[in-house]
Amino acid sequence: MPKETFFNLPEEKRRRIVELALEEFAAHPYREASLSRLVRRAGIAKGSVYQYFGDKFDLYLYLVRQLADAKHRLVDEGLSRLGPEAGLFERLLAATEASLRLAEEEPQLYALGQHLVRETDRALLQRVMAELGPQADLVLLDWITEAKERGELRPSVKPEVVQFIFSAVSWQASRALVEGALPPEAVRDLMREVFEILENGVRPRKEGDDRR
Amino acid sequence: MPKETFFNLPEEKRRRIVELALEEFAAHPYREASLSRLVRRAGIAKGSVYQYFGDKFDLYLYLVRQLADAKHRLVDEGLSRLGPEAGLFERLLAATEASLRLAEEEPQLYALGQHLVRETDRALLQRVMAELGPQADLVLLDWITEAKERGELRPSVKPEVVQFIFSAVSWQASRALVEGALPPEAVRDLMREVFEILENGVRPRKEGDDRR
Amino acid sequence: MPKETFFNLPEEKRRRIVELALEEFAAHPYREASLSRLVRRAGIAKGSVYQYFGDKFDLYLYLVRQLADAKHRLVDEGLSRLGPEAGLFERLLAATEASLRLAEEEPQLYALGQHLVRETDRALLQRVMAELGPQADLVLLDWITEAKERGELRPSVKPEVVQFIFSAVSWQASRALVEGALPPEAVRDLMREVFEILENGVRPRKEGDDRR
Amino acid sequence: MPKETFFNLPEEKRRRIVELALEEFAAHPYREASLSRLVRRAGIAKGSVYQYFGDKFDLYLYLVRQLADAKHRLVDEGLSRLGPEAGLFERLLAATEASLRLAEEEPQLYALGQHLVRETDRALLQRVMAELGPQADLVLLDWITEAKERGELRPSVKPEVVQFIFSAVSWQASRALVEGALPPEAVRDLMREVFEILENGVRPRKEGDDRR
DNA sequence: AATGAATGAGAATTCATTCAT
DNA sequence: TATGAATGAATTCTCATTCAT
Repeated sequence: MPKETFFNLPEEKRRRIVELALEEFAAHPYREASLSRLVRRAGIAKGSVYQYFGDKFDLYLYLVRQLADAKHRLVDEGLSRLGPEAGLFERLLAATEASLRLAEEEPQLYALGQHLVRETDRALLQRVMAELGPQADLVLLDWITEAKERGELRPSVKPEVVQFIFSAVSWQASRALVEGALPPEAVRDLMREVFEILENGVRPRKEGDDRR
Repeated sequence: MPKETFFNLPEEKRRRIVELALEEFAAHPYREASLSRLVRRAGIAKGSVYQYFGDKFDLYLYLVRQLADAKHRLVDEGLSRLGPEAGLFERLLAATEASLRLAEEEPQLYALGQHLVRETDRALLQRVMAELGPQADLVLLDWITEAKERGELRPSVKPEVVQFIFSAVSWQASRALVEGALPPEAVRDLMREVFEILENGVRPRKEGDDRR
Repeated sequence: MPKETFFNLPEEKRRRIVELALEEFAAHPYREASLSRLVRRAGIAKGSVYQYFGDKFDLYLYLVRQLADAKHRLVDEGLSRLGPEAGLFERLLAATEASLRLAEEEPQLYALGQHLVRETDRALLQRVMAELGPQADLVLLDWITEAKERGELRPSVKPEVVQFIFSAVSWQASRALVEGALPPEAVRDLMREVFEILENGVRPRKEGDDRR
Repeated sequence: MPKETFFNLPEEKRRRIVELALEEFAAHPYREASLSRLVRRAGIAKGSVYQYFGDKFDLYLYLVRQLADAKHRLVDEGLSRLGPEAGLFERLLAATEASLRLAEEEPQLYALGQHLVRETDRALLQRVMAELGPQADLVLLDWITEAKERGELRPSVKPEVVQFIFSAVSWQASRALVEGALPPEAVRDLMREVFEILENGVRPRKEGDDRR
């Protein structure tokens, strides 16, 4: 958590520091992100970083929190437009849309998230998770379970499997997006087609259910 | 490529070096893998590494090649059991199985692969690709296209979309595997269920095709 | 260019660092000059050098600039004592005198210059030249050409040849000086005699010009 | 001095080693010349160098001796064509010609000589000189003194000064040659013009001698 | 509250030389 | 006599963090 000094900073200065820190952690994975480079570009003293934040990790965590907040806000926004009786795939599309908007509106935060998600330093990840609390994946599982109860899914389909597929394709889509392999519009179309296949794949059969 | 010196090494010693190097690159991404640490653990002189390999990258590449070979071997093995007329999902299952066996049989190589696949250093990736030749993703697309021609897929389903989904779930499965989130057996089951959903999702409809 | 940090250093400390760095680069050619040795002798941390200068070359360049400045200052001083109508050899003597005074007043800088002038690393030389701007050799050629136009030289004497001789003897004199083969006073006398021979050698003949 | 083993080597192999060693020391100053690189290119074992020569310096010295021999041979050849009554500048031209031929016929040896002459490592130079015996500069001084006695030079001209000028221009010419700044033919022409100026500069005056 | 100089461990890499086989 | 693996000190450079001012 940032120290008090950080919040006492003039708005302007604080914003510039956050912005440049974000650039740094968006451009490099944690280990390679360099505070030296950051302070050089920000034109602030080395020591100042330690006046504002406990250490490198503390600063990083602050940015990760910004990401979590932004994501949360966009998802909430997207879902609030849906009625409470919206179908599962409507919801998934809305969630996907929220991600895409995050990528478009906050590309730096989004890029930081991509690095985080690729992070291999177990200790680091644990520390991040410990601070960030449980992820919102449970919501997703709830949706699926409810959809199954409403009869949108075949009885034989396990919610965890659907969740797994959704996570996987979302992840991969994010990746394509942040690497510039696909523009947002193409990702939108792609995901629509993916969901159509999934929808077909999980929908109850006409007569009876599964054979196997 | 390793230098001759390396291959002239006593079997025993060579194996230990490879093993420890593998541990190093399995435990850390390229940038963070440390030759200093490696030699310390291996109890050899700093200079020796450079007797065996041109540089850090050369050593890395050697290990990546081992990975590529192992993977190739397992995939071939798996596919050779299938008749040439095997269906798409039989093939995908076989490919998945090959990955799982790799993870089981060569966990270190597998972990190294996970780091490679998460690598963000473009220059490094390019150098690896330049040395390794084209990846086998095209085969996958061929399988799907042929399956479509054989009528296993609805006409409205785009092969690229199917490939995207398959890649995504494979990737995610690998990840779960290497992070120890799921044991191989669980991944096997999971993927089987995933494929069942997908198969259902892409299979031609009874009467006519899509509504939309 | 040195970093700000360097100029913020206490005068005393800065002077000691420059002095020791100069000793290092005066005693060894660029490649063999060792920052490690420097910091050891200066009793400062390895990292400090990089707080002050961008890298080894940056430090080197700083010293080379000192040399260029000192030389420039002495040459200007020497020439300013001459009237604008001074003869060629008066000018050459003044330039020589400037070099001698440099060697006497700043022997370390002078020695560094000797290393620079012996440098065989083309890339290094190019970088130095790129940073230092064009050398003043052209001035010399101008002097000679003008002297020829004023009739101080025979028409058949090519300015480039005179320049060549002057450069050669200057170079050799520098060398003798820095190697301690001759004391400055002996070099002064030597050059005076050299110039007398040259003056005789290029002066117009009484009747007509050359025989050949 | 090379060890016996070296001379026991098959002619062919010995020649290749010398050739490649020469390339190495012609391309780099002593410190930067690398035995590692040499043996790599020569395809011989690291240890072999130490079977043939005491150490790096011993090998170097062997090559320097080759240079001294070649030079000596060419100078002798050139001078033997001159009658014993040849004038000073005929002799100097012949000596120059010998250098030029060395540069043309043994460019590698010549390049090695250029590095030697630029060498700044005092200890190294001393060791070389200690092994090589006194240089042949004395001969040059003898020529000049004799020429003066024959009346080719003004009484007021000191032989050492003439020697100094000759050494200087020769040195500079060598440099231009080895750096490729001038082709041999241009150097030949240049030196001829230089000598004409010098000859004029030292020749006795018509009436009496010097004024000053 | 801000500064920025100091630190020293750590990184990759090269090298001449030794010595057991 | 030849080999070539082993050595370890040396090199330049980067980094997060500390602390006196």
